Amino acid sequence: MRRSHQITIKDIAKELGISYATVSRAMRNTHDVSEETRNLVLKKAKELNYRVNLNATGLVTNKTRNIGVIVPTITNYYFSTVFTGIQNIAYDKGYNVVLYVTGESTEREISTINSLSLSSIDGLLVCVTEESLNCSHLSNIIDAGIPIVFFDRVAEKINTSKVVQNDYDGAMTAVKHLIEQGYKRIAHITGSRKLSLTKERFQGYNDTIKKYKLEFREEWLTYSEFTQESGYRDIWKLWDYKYKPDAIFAVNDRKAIGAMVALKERGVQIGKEVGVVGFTNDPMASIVTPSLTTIEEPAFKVGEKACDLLLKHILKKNFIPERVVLNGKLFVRESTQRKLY
Amino acid sequence: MRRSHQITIKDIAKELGISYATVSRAMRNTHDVSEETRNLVLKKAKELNYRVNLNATGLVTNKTRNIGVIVPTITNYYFSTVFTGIQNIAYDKGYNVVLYVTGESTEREISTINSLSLSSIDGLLVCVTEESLNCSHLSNIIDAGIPIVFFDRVAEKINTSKVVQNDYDGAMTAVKHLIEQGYKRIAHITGSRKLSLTKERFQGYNDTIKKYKLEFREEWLTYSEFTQESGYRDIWKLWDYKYKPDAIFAVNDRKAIGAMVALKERGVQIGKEVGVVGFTNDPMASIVTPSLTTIEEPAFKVGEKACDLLLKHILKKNFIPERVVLNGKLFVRESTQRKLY
DNA sequence: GTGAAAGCGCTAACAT
DNA sequence: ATGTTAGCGCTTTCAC
Repeated sequence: MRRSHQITIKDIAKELGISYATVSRAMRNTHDVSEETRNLVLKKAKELNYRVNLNATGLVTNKTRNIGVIVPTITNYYFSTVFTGIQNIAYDKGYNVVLYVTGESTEREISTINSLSLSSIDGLLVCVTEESLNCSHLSNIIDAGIPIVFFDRVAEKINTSKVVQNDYDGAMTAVKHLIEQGYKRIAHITGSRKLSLTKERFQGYNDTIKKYKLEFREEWLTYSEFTQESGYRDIWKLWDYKYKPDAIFAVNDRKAIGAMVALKERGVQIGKEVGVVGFTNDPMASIVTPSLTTIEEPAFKVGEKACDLLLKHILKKNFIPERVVLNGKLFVRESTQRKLY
Repeated sequence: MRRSHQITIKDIAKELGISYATVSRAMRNTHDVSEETRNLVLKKAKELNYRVNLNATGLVTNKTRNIGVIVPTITNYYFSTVFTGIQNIAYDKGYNVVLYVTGESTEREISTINSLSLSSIDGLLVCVTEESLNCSHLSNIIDAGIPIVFFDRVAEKINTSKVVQNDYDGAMTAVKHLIEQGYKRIAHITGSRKLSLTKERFQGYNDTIKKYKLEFREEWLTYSEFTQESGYRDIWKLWDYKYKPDAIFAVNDRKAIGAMVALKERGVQIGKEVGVVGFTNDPMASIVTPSLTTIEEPAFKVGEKACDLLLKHILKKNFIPERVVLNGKLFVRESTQRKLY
């Protein structure tokens, strides 16, 4: 039941009449091998279409060239772009990327991580579903010697590198923009309150509201999922209240778009009556009508930077954890224009 | 430079005072081991937090539990959804999924595949960038005993399982719908002419046009990339001609949306003056204004089915290749309504 | 039902 | 600069 014979370094050694240790050395470009033999080996390897057996190398070196990535979902602009950034760096450095999608389920995140074969990855990139108090499934991994780097939704309690957006500043910029446009009763629809990302964005929102001495009502703050549907539902809920807001700051573009759909259904004129601003700069933001004002997140860069850091942790046992904070940028569009042209 | 000691079956064996071969057998639920020892082993394994070393098993069995997935891009609804379907099945069956994104570059596709360590995957799921005449990089893999299953954009020359949409029927349905709505001069903007997918959709388009004896002009058929930007550019090109179409059938929603953006810029009323129909049913289709009529592709199912088939190829050496064709469905929206409400 | 031992393909320490 | 050899953690004969 074996595969059609796999070419090994022994085959190369035999054909060349040298020891297979020398072949191994030549393949890995170790310096204590003569230029001549090296070329001979490389040529023969190509000729025989030799491919290294990573299980064998992995077994002896305890290094695979795999990294794992765990995300709540991949079917949106942000995560798929982050992944592309990760894969890009990994490809350059000769690493393979194993992707796990947990479907926003903490349970599945835990079971995925617990059943992870640690022998098959050198490190892990994770965006947690929810920051749980008990993150032993994550710290176990680190204890076992597999470095983790968090991005976007991070587990603050764990001391390792993290890559995040500048959530606080982004939120401030967004809300300040709304205020400058003349909106005064600003609601915030956001995601799970357990994440530092949502806390930071709320803080930026709240501080700005306070700074400008605007009204704040408890019911104008709604926590739900990160999806378009919940953005939609949030608005219907909000519009049941007596005191309606005149602007919405959404935690991301998906929710903002859901909100816009609901607003349209209720006959509210977006921009003119109610301003909407999102977060991400999903391509959808420029597609919707009216187009959506938003804070851009450098998704690709997040992925690249996170992968970069992980590789450093992998290569240098005691690499000192870094926290990288990437700045966003305001994109002003129609959804925050009082007068539509 | 070793990892903090990894728990092996030898540790379990020692603690239990039995041979490690027995532990191995117990772990894998082989029948020639007593119920009693088995439970003992399992309990101890859990206690010690044992995790199997896949490199070791892989080395001896020549099976990893990894499958590779190669896609041109992941940052859009279709591919990310297909992937989610793949990952779903893989997760259920205990397989890990290694994802490679080639960025629509044939060169990178080839180099990715050529540098693939065959020892680290049991099979491969691929959506080709372009169907090249020389697909030796792909057939090499199969020759080496690694099964491949194609999805969406397939290499027809290679005899293995394939999962595709019903492109011909979908195109016919789309064009027929346009005709029924009263559009008469239907253009087709599509992707690379090298793919069977585009050929089929063109064929469906062409046959329907002929069947209804509608005008066909060579310049109404444009080939470019699968992106929104090229859809946009296609329209500007088309509108330079004297004889303008009154409807657009786009090969996918991204191009259709690009087309809509261009049409709007040119002051053309979508629906009323020019009908637009896409292909995919990307969530964007229901977000744009006017909303986009489209043929839904069962992306999630494509992923599930493809993974399913691959697993069958992996498990059964001589599994007879299947060609699975999944039907789409027409979603009528505003972009093909003559009278906007 | 269980143990002993060979060996998967490779790296690394030790020889030469 | 190259050869010899032990061993990584596991599965799988072959004994008993």
